[in-house]
Amino acid sequence: MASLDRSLISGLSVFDGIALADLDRIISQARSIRIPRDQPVFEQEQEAHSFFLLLDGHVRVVKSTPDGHEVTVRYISPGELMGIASALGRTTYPANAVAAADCVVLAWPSQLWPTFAASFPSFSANTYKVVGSRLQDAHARVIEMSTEQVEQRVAHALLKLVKQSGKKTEEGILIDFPISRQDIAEMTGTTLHTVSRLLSAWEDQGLVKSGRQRVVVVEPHRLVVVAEERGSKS
Amino acid sequence: MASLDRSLISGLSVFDGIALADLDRIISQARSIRIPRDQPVFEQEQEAHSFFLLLDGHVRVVKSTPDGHEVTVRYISPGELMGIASALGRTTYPANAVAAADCVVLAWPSQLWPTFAASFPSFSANTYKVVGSRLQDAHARVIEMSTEQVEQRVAHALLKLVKQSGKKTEEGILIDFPISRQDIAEMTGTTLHTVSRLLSAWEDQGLVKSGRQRVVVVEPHRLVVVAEERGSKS
DNA sequence: CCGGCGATTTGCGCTGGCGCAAATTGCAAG
DNA sequence: CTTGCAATTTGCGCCAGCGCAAATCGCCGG
Repeated sequence: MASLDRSLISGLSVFDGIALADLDRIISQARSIRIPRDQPVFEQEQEAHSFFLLLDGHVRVVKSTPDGHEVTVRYISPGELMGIASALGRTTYPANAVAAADCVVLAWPSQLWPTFAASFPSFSANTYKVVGSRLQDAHARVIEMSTEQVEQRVAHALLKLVKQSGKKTEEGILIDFPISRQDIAEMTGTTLHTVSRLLSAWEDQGLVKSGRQRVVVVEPHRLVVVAEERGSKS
Repeated sequence: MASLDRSLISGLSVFDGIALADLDRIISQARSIRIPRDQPVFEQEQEAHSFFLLLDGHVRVVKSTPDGHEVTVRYISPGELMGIASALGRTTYPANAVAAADCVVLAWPSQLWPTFAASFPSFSANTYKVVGSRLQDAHARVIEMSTEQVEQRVAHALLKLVKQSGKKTEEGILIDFPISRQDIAEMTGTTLHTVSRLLSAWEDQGLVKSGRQRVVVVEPHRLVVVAEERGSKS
């Protein structure tokens, strides 16, 4: 792990409050790995030998059910941890992680975690903060699935992606990695058909522009309106 | 916290691997609180002043959405931790917790957490294991909501409750606290009407017996079949 | 023993969104 | 440029499950 631009890394929120010397010691024990698009980073049920920090690219975390369904748990953006099973006392990964685009990751052997946690309390605290927010996300997701219609869920999903990985272009905000209707369907618990219909409708209204594995949100504001529509029941 | 039967407490999985002396030090810093049925243990958005261990009773953890929906996140059984926001770096509780039956809880001030974590590594590890399994649960829940029909979700919910809080009776296995159709609906993302219809149907088939705020699972095996039915798609 | 109220049941009609299937399109390799 | 394949679009029919509403039922306080 010699030649990594440390200035890039030290700004990450995972390393908040960590002395530079400590940061060096942490980073020096990581391996840097390139993972080409569509290759796995780690796999469900596999022994959790490492935990990771995504430096570049995007990773899709997916759970497969025994009966063949796939549910996308989340997308990981640069700067985020993943595969931190070891911090939660698990010995296997709970999901599949595949590169949604070419990626660069740092990988630490899992057995380093206890040492890290003891030696670098801030690192541990930051990690658990991440866990906490993922738990929040998961619950938020359950709530969405329980209370919202498909249209709103898809709108929310797009907005989330935009926030996470949006890149300004002249057309609007582009989701910065290849994403198919099927992928969006797996995020929102619907079918690619329904997603396609929604995107077509939104495209007609000028809310988005989309093509093969590509979505540009033209009018985030109006999409927010769609996402919040149909409050009812109050 | 003088007079608590420590033998009861020391067996809890949260305290696995903790020396008795340490256990004493931990417990001696807790307050024991009685909470009557339907009273809150802690509330969403409120400052997370304490974290808790449920000793007796049952607690329902519920999230309220701004638009008035309520989604039940989980039920807590005796021996489980709750309100551990502080371990995840949160300063407020993420949900409401209300006593589903009269309860006894131990409460520790949140500011004790960092000390505990540092002084009793096993306690910390056990806690994070709990967090890990809750994250699992939440994801499992998302997957259920994405891939299963209402009937299967309700069946799963009942089985979960049975596993958590089932009590053998001559009729079958009773869910050991008052639970309404509405409550089950909030656990499964459906309406009390649909839950009522399902329970009625199952009652006709002899799978369950149910009454006002009361459910007895007569034939868990056959309920499991219902829960797994309709695999399809493979 | 008698209201009164919250919980539950049940009927009925409607519809969001899925399943199926066929047509079309855009990308990429040769 | 051509061919092949994967991604996408779109039409059509159907049904699980919700919304609404009315009727019952069972428990608790007085």
